[in-house]
Formats: sequence, structure tokens, C-alpha cells
Amino acid sequence: MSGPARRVTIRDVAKHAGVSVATVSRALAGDYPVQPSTRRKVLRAVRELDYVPNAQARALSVASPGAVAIVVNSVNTAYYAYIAQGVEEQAAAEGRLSLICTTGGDPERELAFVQTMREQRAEAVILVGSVILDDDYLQRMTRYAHALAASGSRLVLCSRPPLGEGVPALTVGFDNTGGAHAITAHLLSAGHRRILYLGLRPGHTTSDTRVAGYRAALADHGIEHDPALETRCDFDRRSGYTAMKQRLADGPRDFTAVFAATDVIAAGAVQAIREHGLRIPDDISIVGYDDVPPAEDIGLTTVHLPHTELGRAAVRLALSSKDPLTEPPIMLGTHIVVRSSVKRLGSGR
Amino acid sequence: MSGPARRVTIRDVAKHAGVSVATVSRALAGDYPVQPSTRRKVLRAVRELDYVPNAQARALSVASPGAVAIVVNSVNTAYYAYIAQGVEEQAAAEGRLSLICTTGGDPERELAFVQTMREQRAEAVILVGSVILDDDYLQRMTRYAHALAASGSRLVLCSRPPLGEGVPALTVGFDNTGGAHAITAHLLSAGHRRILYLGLRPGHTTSDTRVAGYRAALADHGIEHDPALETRCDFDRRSGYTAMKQRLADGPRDFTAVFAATDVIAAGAVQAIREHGLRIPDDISIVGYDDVPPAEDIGLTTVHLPHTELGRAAVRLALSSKDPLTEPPIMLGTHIVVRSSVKRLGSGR
DNA sequence: ACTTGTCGAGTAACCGGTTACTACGCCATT
DNA sequence: AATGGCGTAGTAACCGGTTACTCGACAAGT
Repeated sequence: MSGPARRVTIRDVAKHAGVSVATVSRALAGDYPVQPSTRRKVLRAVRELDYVPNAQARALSVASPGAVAIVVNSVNTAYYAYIAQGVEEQAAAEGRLSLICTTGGDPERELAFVQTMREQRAEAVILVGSVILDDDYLQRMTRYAHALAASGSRLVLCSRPPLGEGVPALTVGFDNTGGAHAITAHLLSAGHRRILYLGLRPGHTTSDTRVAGYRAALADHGIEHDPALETRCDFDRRSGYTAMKQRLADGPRDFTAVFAATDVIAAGAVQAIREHGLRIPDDISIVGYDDVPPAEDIGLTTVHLPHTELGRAAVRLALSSKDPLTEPPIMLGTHIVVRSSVKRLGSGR
Repeated sequence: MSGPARRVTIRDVAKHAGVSVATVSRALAGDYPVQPSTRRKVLRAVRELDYVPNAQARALSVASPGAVAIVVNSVNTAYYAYIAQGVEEQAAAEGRLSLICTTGGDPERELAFVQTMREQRAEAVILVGSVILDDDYLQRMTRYAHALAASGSRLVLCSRPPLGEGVPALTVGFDNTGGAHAITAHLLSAGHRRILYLGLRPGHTTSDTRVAGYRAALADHGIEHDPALETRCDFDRRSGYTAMKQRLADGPRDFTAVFAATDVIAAGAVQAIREHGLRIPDDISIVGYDDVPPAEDIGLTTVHLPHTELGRAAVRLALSSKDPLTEPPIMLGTHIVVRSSVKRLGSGR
């Protein structure tokens, strides 16, 4: 109506109420004695002008809690969404705002965001999601860690390998090897001996840790792992579908069960198995990992991960006073959820 | 090591480089002629001190783009996660940070967040998700709209009824009635005449608009809608399961197809149907709405919603110069995705 | 009556940047 | 030699808050 309507400042309120800016600030903060009549005048002026204090300006003069930033590949992946949910909940509970950034896996965007968070004086930066573990990655993270530490932000790695002592970064993760061991043992104790591992991706941390658990469980049962039973496959539905399709078409079926590295892979594999005319669990047993939505819908036995709790733990840790140089990684436990995708072999039934 | 390590400011850099703060600022901004040799000195000091400018301080003196805030019930619901993804992508593309808030449906938290966003000088606040449309709601939103407008933020409602002209709020939504009409027509043209609508929730905007499309399609085919075929049900998996279970147990099955108000409801219903010993689509046809992950896994024919595009559109609209007082609601189109949950009745096959 | 203490409010410095304005040095004119 | 113009760099005001310090008025103490 009347031009760009410059924002209402504390000086406007002071003038309107006929007091000094200091008095307005004090009346609003309430931490300093102000005459009740004066306070009323101030509050009235605040109401009449609809004054809203500028948080940025306040942050300049007084140390206020910074934001919590979370960086994920994408929000529309259940795995990340659950973790993000936990982060947001805990951040809110501790009076922090949550900033979110999706990178689509692009290190450039990750770097840019970390830099932005330094400028924003974020209190914590939480990087989520598995990665290809190589020198480039380690160097990049180490750089982030020091840079963020230097500007007073704390770095938390979620579901990623720790950087080791001496690097100021906190780590929270799932016990992937333990979970993979447990679910493999579950298949073994159901009588399965030839178990196809679907989701090999050498260098990829999540895959590596899960396949390690798989092999360890086999070893514990005196079975040597067969490289021919470890199939490469990316971590998405289509890849699971394609890889399974291929495997079924390739020749004689030399396995009775499938351990898919993730539920999403499992979902694709299930579709391929069904299209091949086979039934689950009668013809093939299958298990997944993660316990994200598709699992329940396809009756998949899988490993449940406390995603949301991971997010919360990350924030708690970041806002704690633990020394990031020496604090050991937190590892969250997992448990098996039994549904209807595994058939008991041999003895009866 | 050496105490709390006060943050490096532009004055420290100036001193270190032996120039004035103005020169440092200008050398970094690059919008003012600075002697190359001087610039080098400055950049060297910046590097040596690892100086990071304070974005909050800068925002005080120069008008910088504000953040985009998104408010959802929860991030770990596919519907919201997809929209949030779109919001984040578009915000990042337009150089804005994304703030996220989950309310768990609590109006208190919503209000608190809106207030915080005013203090933060957010550029846009995007409220997502269906609601119970009543006076309380309308008043609350109208208050938000004026409050945000007064402090220079723009309010966008996503998937919510518009507040009408005269209230400064932008609206983006899906054509729910159109989509529901189309999918109902799909069932009708497959020969179904008795279609159970699962997900009645009077007052709930999403439900209301979808049921309206359902009824309209029936009417177009000269069928009067039967209240006995409209079943109440909350918008979650368990409710879908329970409602369907109940319905199947209740008595003679007087429908050949089910239109679930959401895919999540459909997923629960599918489980109930299967547990009842019936097969899909042979015994019962079913369709859903939303096209979120469970749909593909259970082979559900459903209505695809451009979720991510909704998020992007919301941000674009918010950052545009459109007048929120008069700009009409944007309505995004939908389309049917045919999978394998509908059987053609009567004529052949 | 004079000192002292307390209460409430104002003045001004400060947070960490940006930038309008000023000042200085040097070269080209006249 | 005096003047004007240009290119750099410095000074200080400003953004919008908070708060240390100061000050005046009034009540209590001796």
C-alpha cells in the first residue's frame, strides 16, 4: 500500500513508546528490572507496530545457539528420510533450527554446503550416507573436519567410516557387520547353505561392512564363501531387479536363498523372482536389510535399523561437550524382523 | 589448545595484511578496484588465518536472500519427503538455504515455527499437508499470512485449500478431484459398478476432494453413490488394514473394487484382503492414490502425483514477484499409472 | 542536612560486516 | 607552477540488536 514498508526496528518501537531502545530490549528480555507501567507501554507499542526482533542481529551481539545442518543424498529415500526425521526432532528438542541440503551425491555441492555452513556459523554439520572409501574421500573429510572445527562447528559422520583419532569428527553408525552376520545366521539356521549375496560394491562402505558380516557368519558355520555367489549390484530397485533377472536367466539355480544388501534391492529382486515364475519363500527365500517401507509390504524378513534414533544420537553427540578428537564412534545395534520371506529347509515343514 | 580461540574477524585479517577493513571487504567482494598487489596480500592473510566471513553479519548490512522454510508433519512419510525434496532442490537452485520443521501435526509447533521464521527473516514459509478445514484452521492461517507478509516473508500453502483473495498467501496443490475422477472412471470402464471408497474423513481436505471426484465419476456414469460403500478410515497403513479387515468380516461382499484414498491405505487393505484368502485382482480389484513406494511393490494401479514438482513450484512461486493477494492457486495435473491390481469384468478375459 | 544506596532509565560502545564519503598521490593539462 | 582528474585506500557511519556504564531521583540512615 504505502511503499516498500521498511521493517519495524527496535528504535521505532522505542520512539513509539517514548522510551529508549535499551528499555525496549530489557522489557522484552525480562532479565532486567523495568517499571511495570513502562513495560506495558513497550508491549503496547510492540503490539501496535507488530514488531518482530531480528534474530540475525541478535545473534551478532549475543552468542545464540546455531543451526543444525544435515546433508544427505536425497530426502526422498526412506533411509535418509528416517534419519533426517530424527535429526530434526532432536534439534528442535534442543532449540535448534534444522538446515537441510541434498547433494544428489555430488561432492561439489557437499563442499559448497560445508563452506556455507561455516559462514552461517552452524553448530553442527551432519553428513549422512555411505560412500566410496578412498583417499580422495578421506582427504576431503579431513579437510572438512578441520575447517569446521576451526570455525566452531562440529562435524558428525553418520553411517560412514570414522576418520580416526586426531581428526575432529564425531561418528555414529549402525552395526552393519553384526546385523549382516545375524541375518545370515538366520538363513543358515533355517537350513540354507547356498546363499546369494546381492549387492556387492567393492569400496562402498555399506556394502563392504555387510558382506563382511555375511562372510563371517558363513565362516562360523564352517562354510567357505563362494565368490560366485556374491553378485555385484547397485543400491537401487532397478539394479536389484536387473541383477536378479540376469542371475535367474544365466543358468542352473545354485542357491536356495538370497541376502539382498538392502530392502530396496530386495524389492527389485522379488519382482524379478516372481516374473520368473518362482514363489517366495517356497522356491526361493530372501532377506533384506534396513527395514524400510517396501519390506513390510512384500513380507520381507530383514534387519531393522534404528534410523530415527541414529539421527537423534547424531544431534545429541554434536551438541554434547564430548571431545571430537578422542570420542570413539557410537555404534547402534540392530535386530532381525521376521516376516514371511524365508522358508525352513530340510527338517520338516 | 590455546583457549577458546576467538573467531577470526575481518579486522584480524586487515591487521594481518596491513590494510584497512574496507580494503579487505572490497578485495573479497571484488566489486571495487583494488591494486593487484594489495589483493594478493589480503588473500594471503585470509588463507593464513582461515578467515570465514560471518553471513549473519553481512545480512545485517546488505539485503541478502533469506532462507526457504518448509513445514511438514513428518519427513519420514514418502508423500512429504518427495515434496520436501522438490523444495530443497529448487531452493538450492535459486541460491537459498532450506530450513525444515516437522510438527507431528501439532499446531503449537507450527505456530512457534512461523514465529521463528519471522525472526529469521525467512523469504518463504511453505506449509505442506492436508488439514481439517474448520474455522479455527482458517483463522490461524489468515493470521499467519498477515503476520508473515508484515515481516516480509511469503506464505505458500501446499496441498491445502486456498484462503481466498485478500489474504496474502500463495497456493499450490494437486488436482485431487480430477485424479479421483479419473481413477474411478478407470474402474468403471473396467466394468466395476460397486466400488468401495476407503478413506472417508469428513472435514479432511484431501479426503473430501478425492471423494468428490469419486462421486462425480459415478454420477457421470449414472450411478448414485451409496453411502454404505464409503468407509471411514484414517490415512495410515494400520487403519487401512483394520478397516478392510472389518469390512470383509462384516458380511456379504457387496463390492468388486476398492478405491483407497491413499496408497498407504491401499497397502494395509491389500494385506487384509490377502489374509482373508482373497486374491488381487482376481477376487477384488483395488486402486490407490499418490504413487508412493508401496504402490510399485504391490503392483498397485494408482494416481501419480508430481510431488517433487509441487515442491519446486511452491518455491518458484514464493520467489517470484506474483502478488499473493490476487495470484490464483496453481493446480498441478495428475495421471493414472496402470499396474496389475485391477481386473476387467464382464466382457471377456 | 548530608551521605549513601537503590531503582529505573538513558547513552554509547560493541557484535562483524558493507559502503558512502574523504583523502592522498600521481600524472596530464593549461 | 597551479589545477584538475583518476585510481587506491582509509575513516567512519550504518545495519539492528544487547549491555556495560552512567546518571538522576528518591528513600533511608546518621
